[in-house]
Amino acid sequence: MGTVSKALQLLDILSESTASMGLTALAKAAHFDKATTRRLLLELAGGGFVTQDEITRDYDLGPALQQLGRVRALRFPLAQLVLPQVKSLARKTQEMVHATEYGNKALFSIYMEESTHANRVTLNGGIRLPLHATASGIAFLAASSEKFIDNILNVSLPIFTSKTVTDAAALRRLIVETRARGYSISNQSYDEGVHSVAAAIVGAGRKPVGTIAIARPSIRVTAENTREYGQLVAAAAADVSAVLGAPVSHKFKQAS
Amino acid sequence: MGTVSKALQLLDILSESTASMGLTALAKAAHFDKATTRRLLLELAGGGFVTQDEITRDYDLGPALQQLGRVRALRFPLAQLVLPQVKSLARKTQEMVHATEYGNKALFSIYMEESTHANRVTLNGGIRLPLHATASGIAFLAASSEKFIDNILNVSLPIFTSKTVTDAAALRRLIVETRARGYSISNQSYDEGVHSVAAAIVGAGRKPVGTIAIARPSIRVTAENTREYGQLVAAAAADVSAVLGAPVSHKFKQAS
DNA sequence: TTTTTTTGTTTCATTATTTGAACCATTGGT
DNA sequence: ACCAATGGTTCAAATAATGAAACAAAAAAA
Repeated sequence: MGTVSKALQLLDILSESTASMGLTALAKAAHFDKATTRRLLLELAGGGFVTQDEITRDYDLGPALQQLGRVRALRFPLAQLVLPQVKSLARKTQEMVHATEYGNKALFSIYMEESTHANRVTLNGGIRLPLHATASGIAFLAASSEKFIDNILNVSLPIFTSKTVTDAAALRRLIVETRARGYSISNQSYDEGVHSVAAAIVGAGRKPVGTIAIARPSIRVTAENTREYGQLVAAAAADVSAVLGAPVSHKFKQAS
Repeated sequence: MGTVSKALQLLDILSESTASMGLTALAKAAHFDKATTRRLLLELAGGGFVTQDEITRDYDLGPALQQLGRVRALRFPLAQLVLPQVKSLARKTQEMVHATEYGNKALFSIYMEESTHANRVTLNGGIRLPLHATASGIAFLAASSEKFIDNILNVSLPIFTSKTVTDAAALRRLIVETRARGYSISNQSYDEGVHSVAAAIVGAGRKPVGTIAIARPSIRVTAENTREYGQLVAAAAADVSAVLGAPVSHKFKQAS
């Protein structure tokens, strides 16, 4: 593993932590030597990628990340592209709709519209959605290459609820079903009591870049609305994909 | 220069470029060997910090930056803290008001409220405001340590307009004036025809973290409104600073 | 207070990684 | 068909990264 990757891993650890971390904790989490960790952190701090609290000496993510993130958002405004689609879906379904973008072996929420129901599903900001345990993840995998799928499934996958599927063969079956159906279905595989449907957004060259998903409490799930919402989310994702220059697929295409 | 810093520099170059860049261009800009540049880019790409277009082979900023940026925004929500202050200033002055955060030797715009006038000043997103040539920059320097100021002024500073001040001694005078006054004034030093006043936001330990600024076309500038807006912007910055835990300064403190 | 433990920081000989000149492959232009 | 430019690859030499150990300082425990 190269030095740069090690430094990036430290950023990763900080981002998944709930608060700033001390040197020892970071070194332990990354399995690096204290001295190594410190040198990497100093270099990261030099570029503003981490900051160190002068009193507690703890490290945290730095402002440079926000700045570069903003520039990237301007260059690839996926959040802006999905915004009208997500809003439209939320209005039609009255359920929580959210969009994710892929990066760093997980999906990241880029925009969410809340449900109007009192009993609703919400998504905490800043968390990484695992590919194997969410409707978005399965939809994303279904649009990915076999090689990519292998890489994801060939590691031990974490369990989140009693319904989380971690068996590679079973997950592959879900992927095949998703491809045939045009959208993915997740039944409480990540959060207890949450049911979701999702579809992948693909860019030019059919490469998947993210997803759109609709999530609702299990209590409001019926076979009919699952199908209806699934087709809606697939059409919305296809629309965004078309804007990104993806070859048009005719499944669930909206009349225009 | 360590390897990590080199990789970060590549991100910097990409962020300041107007579009994605090829390997040779990137290597030339960074003054690295092609092979070195490529290896660094591969490592960055492995973490999702850069992406490579499969057809053009060009590199660009990756989604990981946005993800980490979002996490950082949740942990240190400066943009959210300044939002009400900026909105309030914009309503009172009817001029363009914007807030910046420091990072990576420059200020970065984190929030902007436009003027209501037809003849107005706007700020392009994603650009870095130089410390020596903007009201925000001078205000930030005025709140910084002498050592920090030395580091910034002891390099050759770029010229933006005929009024840009680049002489270190003259800049130091501006800084001293700003400290006495409580806010900085910039007269077309960055953009032709744009006049600004700004004040620094400081955190715990009086360390400056960003600025708030009011900018307007020179045509609407009077000695009176410069003073009025300057005091307003200083009070707003002091308010945000207080929320961040800064020791309260009594200059231009709002009655509460 | 004194002792102990924990944490951040520094050092330096060893080790492994980075480096870059040269080379190859492919593409686009003339 | 040729040339120029670009992305990508190789490998011995040069360099930078590593980590065990020691130190300093602060916190926690006695």
